[in-house]
Amino acid sequence: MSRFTSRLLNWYRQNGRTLPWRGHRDSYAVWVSEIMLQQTRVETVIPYFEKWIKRFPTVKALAQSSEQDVLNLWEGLGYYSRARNLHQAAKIVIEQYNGELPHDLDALRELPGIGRYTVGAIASMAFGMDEPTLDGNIRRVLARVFDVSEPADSRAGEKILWELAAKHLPKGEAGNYNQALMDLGATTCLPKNPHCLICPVMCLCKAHELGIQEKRPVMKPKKKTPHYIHAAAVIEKNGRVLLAKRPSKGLLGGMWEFPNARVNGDPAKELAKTIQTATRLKVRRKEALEIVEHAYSHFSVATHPFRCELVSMPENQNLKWVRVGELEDYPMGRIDRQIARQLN
DNA sequence: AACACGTGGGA
DNA sequence: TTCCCAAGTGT
Repeated sequence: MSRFTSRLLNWYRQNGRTLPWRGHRDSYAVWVSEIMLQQTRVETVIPYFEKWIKRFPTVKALAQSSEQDVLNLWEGLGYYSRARNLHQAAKIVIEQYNGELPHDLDALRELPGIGRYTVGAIASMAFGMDEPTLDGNIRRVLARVFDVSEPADSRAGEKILWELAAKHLPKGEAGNYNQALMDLGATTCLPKNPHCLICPVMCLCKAHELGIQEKRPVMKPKKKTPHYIHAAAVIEKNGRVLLAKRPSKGLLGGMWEFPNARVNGDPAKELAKTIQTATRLKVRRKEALEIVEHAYSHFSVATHPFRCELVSMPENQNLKWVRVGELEDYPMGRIDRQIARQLN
């Protein structure tokens, strides 16, 4: 075992985090946690994980649930294709693998939502296999300790990093090794202001020696997400409001929302016309609500809800009248949920 | 290879 | 306010 690995594992025994999915015998729990943790903070995931395991305790329970129920539990977590993929994969595991996640790496990789990282995580943590993995934390730790100057998100950089991860992997302890790397990255080897003075591998770290910690890993410049303003209509009739279901693919796939459309100029001026065009409803503006603007930091939308009077009924199958008190049953993105809550 | 895909928190 | 990030995957 390399000095690097030895120090890392020793640190992990004392400093590893206690998390709800660790120590679970069940590979399903590991699987669920890994999917939820993709691009998502641990603190955000914990309550969702607890709820999820209570509501869907087994692969079978998940497979037999409706997509509506699944998306409802995922609401607020973001990246909703993860929920749809997890649901779909559960059905495959029931039908093709007798309800047990396959130990075969290729079979695992073919399940929707399970990529190279998740295969390594599940194989090592749930099955005790000697498999490396590479996530944002591990990438950062390795790029610093071994001074990888190649862009970490390039083909060449990834190859180098996967090889480093594999090279230092201790036989029989891959699960602890992978989790140790992730914990070190999450608690000590931080993207900004890393805590080098308390790092167990400081004395081995090339980036620290050169004083270039924050210059590793090298990343390709990323494009920023555009910001659009949408107008949303709260259309009431007989104590119900009109909801629209988004297409199952793409942004907020499968989620419900208030009929809305993008606006360009002055929202107040374009509202009725825009909504009318978007929903093919004949609507008449009746009473303006307080204008609310929600700005996302990544994908961005702003909404301007208003009440309006329905003139004619559309035949769109994705539209549904829902009692205000039952809006909670319909999975929505955060903006629409915020509007829904304002309706009381 | 480059992009789309959510959200909440911190600087 | 604006920007960047945080346990990736699918196309």
